[in-house]
Amino acid sequence: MISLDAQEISATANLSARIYADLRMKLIIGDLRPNEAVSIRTLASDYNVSAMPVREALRQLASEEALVGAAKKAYRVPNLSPSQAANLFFVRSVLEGAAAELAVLNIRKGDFKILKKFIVQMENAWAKNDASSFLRANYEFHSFIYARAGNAAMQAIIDGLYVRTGPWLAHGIVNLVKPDHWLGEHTRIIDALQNRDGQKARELMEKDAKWGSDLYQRLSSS
Amino acid sequence: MISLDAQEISATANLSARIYADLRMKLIIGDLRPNEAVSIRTLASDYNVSAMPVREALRQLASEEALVGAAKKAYRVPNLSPSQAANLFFVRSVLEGAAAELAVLNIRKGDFKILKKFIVQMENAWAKNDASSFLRANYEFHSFIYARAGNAAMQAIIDGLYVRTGPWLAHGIVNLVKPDHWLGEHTRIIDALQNRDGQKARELMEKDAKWGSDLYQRLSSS
DNA sequence: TCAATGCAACTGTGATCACAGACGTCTTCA
DNA sequence: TGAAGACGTCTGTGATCACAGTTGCATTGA
Repeated sequence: MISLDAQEISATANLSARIYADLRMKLIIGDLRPNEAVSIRTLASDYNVSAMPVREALRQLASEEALVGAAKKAYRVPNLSPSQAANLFFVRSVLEGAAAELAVLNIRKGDFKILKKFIVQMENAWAKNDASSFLRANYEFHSFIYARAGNAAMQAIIDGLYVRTGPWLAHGIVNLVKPDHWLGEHTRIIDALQNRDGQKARELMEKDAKWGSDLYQRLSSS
Repeated sequence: MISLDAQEISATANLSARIYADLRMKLIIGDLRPNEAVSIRTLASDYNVSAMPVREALRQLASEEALVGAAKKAYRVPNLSPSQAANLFFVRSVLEGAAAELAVLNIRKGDFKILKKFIVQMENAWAKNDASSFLRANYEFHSFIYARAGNAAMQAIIDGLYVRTGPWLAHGIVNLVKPDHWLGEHTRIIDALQNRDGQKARELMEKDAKWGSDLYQRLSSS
């Protein structure tokens, strides 16, 4: 049985919303893998609720293409084609680039310590081959920055992209030898933010968002 | 009773999906107005189905913030605050700008006649004060272009933005004297696409996406 | 031994019911 | 005449059941 009263899940009165949020995070950090089946009744049993809230959560995820569902067949985590993955990373680079440029205007002095903490977490997770923790720290690093853009709509949209690329990234990381440049542009992004250099922050963020695409290149050529 | 077997709605086996698509278009063209209540049982009766498919459609729309729902209260069309509207139009300008730049690479010779047809439709609708038709033609013009970017993920995300700005635009248009520049940058965008000038297409599209923001300026200052 | 067939256990989907909280109106009392 | 309280109606939400189509395994036949 999966408990839903974790602190991180907002205490909405709604069962559906909590299951939805929980599954979303599982997708972001790669706890659900491409092509994995998720069934309404199984999840309902895991969460110890009826099928009702689960089916609504799954339908929502399917509508934002975080899951795929065919008629009378189990929902599945999508198996992204090369072009689909490239498309997602392209949108991410466009939006995260714009967000980083805006974030320069709102970033606060104490934020940099937090951002550096996420980098340390990524480093530790990478050393332990812990893909989930690595992806979570990576997400939190990026998420923290584009939250500082002060545009809630943009923030939600980028979140949706992480949900969709998460399983695919996790698959790539575990099936791959360590890339030498796992840090991406993260440290340089912090520098640009500290220097309030919006143009530079944008460029670096656009480049970093393509890190996932690089991963794919190595995957498909190996 | 509202019929769902219109040609435009894809013949998915799913009732929920068809109701979802129908409501989405109603939002895009402003058939549902800000703050309007939409109730599960009322819609179920209108569509002549049970509450089940409707509640799933409404929940989906709420999850993408095309509707808002409080506990035990009817779902409502959101009444956007000035900053929320500005945020949406900003994201639209970023994404549609990038899409227009890509569209230059894929646009076909016969496309321009279609695009000009949409402009004529906008002109006619404007002359008849038909806000729904105006918004539909405007949506189809833009939609046609960003579909040509060849990025399905980006296309779906921009679609979602039109769903959210639709009711607000309709409200602005009907409560406003005609702006003199209703055409926006549409004709110039066609020129840029024809000249395969990606940079220009991007600039014009970014500017045009802010047309809605202009509308708001006039609204709030009147 | 292998392939074809059938059955059993799964899948999502729609309908229906029970429930609790919100809202508005109408009545009643001061 | 006014305000306060109660009741009926409407809201979304969760649970449960029936149904039909899919899948995969086991059995049976050649």
